[in-house]
Amino acid sequence: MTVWNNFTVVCDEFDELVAKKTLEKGAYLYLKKPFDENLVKYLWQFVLRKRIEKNKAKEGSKIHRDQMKIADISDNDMVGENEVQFGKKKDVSNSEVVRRKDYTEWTDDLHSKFMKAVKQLGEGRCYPKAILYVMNSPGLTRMQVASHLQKCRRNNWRSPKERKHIRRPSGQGSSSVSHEPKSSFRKFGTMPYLQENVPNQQRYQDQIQRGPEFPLPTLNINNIFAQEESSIQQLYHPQLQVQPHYLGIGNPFSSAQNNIGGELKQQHTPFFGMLGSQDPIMRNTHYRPNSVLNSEDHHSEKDYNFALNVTKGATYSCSRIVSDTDIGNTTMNDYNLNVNVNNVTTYSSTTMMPNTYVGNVTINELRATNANANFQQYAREQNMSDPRNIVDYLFQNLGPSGANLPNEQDSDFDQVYSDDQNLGPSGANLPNEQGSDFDQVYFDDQHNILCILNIYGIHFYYCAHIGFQEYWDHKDYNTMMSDTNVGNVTVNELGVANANFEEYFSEQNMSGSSNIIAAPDAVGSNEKENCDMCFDFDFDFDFDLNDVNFDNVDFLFLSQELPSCDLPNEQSNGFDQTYCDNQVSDLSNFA
DNA sequence: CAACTTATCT
DNA sequence: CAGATAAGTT
Repeated sequence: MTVWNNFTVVCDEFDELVAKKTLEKGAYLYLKKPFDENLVKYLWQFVLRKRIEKNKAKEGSKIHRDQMKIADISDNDMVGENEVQFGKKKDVSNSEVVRRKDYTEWTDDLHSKFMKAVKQLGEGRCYPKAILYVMNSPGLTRMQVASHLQKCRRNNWRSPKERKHIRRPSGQGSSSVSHEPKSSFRKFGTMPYLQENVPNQQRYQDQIQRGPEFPLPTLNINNIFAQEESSIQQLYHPQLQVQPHYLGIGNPFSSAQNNIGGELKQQHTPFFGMLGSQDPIMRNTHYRPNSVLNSEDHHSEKDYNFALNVTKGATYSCSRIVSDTDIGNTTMNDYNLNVNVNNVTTYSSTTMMPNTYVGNVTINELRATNANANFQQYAREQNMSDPRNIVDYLFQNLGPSGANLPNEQDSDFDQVYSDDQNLGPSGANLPNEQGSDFDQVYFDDQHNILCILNIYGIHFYYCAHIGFQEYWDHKDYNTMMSDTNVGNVTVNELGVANANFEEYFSEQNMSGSSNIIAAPDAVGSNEKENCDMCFDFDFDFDFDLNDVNFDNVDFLFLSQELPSCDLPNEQSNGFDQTYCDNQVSDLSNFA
């Protein structure tokens, strides 16, 4: 069974077919734009609920479970009915929903990510936490990684594909196999079995010959490992030690150019055919650093800027409207930070809101936020090195007020945490899973909040900085809310964040930033399949959603002119009205 | 004692 | 059996 992560689909129009498809794919929500602050609040609860649920599950079936009241969502007035389209109440039993267990399937993708991380870390440094960190897979826990690591070290994990194709060798004294000789010493940090895509049988043979556990069965293993172990322990400082490996290898930007030249283009083709316009890619000259950057004193940041532009390029390339020149200007402006509301307004005269407009707006915002944030110092903190924190930080200015999330006081990141406090719905009080400063909760939270934030930010930025009304006055409503704009905003946001926080990005851990940005065509792309967010313009719904890998995609924006129709929204995935109610109920428990 | 590894459970 | 969880170790 495929376990989808949660994601939300946002569309210009409601379309039953699309909704159904996406929901079947595991989407929790299908939203029709525009969505407003209330929706954001709702989405936030979404995250909250997940966390609470997690905590509850952790506490065992203990309390609360049967106390869960089903609250009517309207009582909490968290969600505008118009924005969130839930199905009719299906008679899904409450418990069924609540009980839905977190079961992480190690898909090929996830596993290869795992292996990638492992290789990156290298022998002797493969610790669950580090792997988790490098993997940067939202939702994944250390324990899960550890468990998987164990399996892989023993070489007794089979990919789903393998499982399917390879029948179990029945008979053959295999009855109680899978017993590795129990070594008397522990394998600290050792790499898992490396071979990949090896048919089971061969592997099995291999295993016999070489011994299941250790690559060097005949050597004086004890010595080797003893030695290694001690040195490892000395070396192991989870964040710091690992750092050098992140940069470069995991740098999402390092391969950006290739992407554009090859992969992305390829992917675009079908869409563009549909559009019936010349292939925008051809015109994306802004990939060239020179045409993008004003090449001033940006020295080392160039790489990042370039990468960002590539990302943008990919984004823009789906737009029929935006000209390269505009993009170039945008980029330059991004960089020069000369953008202001006036500037923006000028651009807004275009009928179709040019990306530039949006981008600039966003940039300003980020600027502002950044200035506020004292990010330089902030970024230096190793734990803040996660790109998601950038956005997370921004959230402080946008979030609904009155929330009271627990702070890990006295941590180095009080500021950040404090800011987080403002995010939740009023009265919310989130327990920390581990009671530690940095644990899985923290990690997960970052992810979740990021997503919410981006959603939030996308629309709220307008309000916050240039004023929603002002924006409104200049823009056609629909246009403004178009995915194109949204997408660009986000891309730019991140771009700016990227550009501004060069130091930040010099942290190797920033390599996960690619996860944040997803080109419109990212859906299904190998490179970006694990993005947190996907933006897709002119999404071709004939495109087989089955080909889309939604793992780790939390928010998927799809845009296409579709005839609107009534919301049917009977979900087959069990997350409908009941789900919603539960959530609210959860919240009230924490009020 | 948090994080690791290993063992056991479901 | 894959993955979660408990138990043992450092």
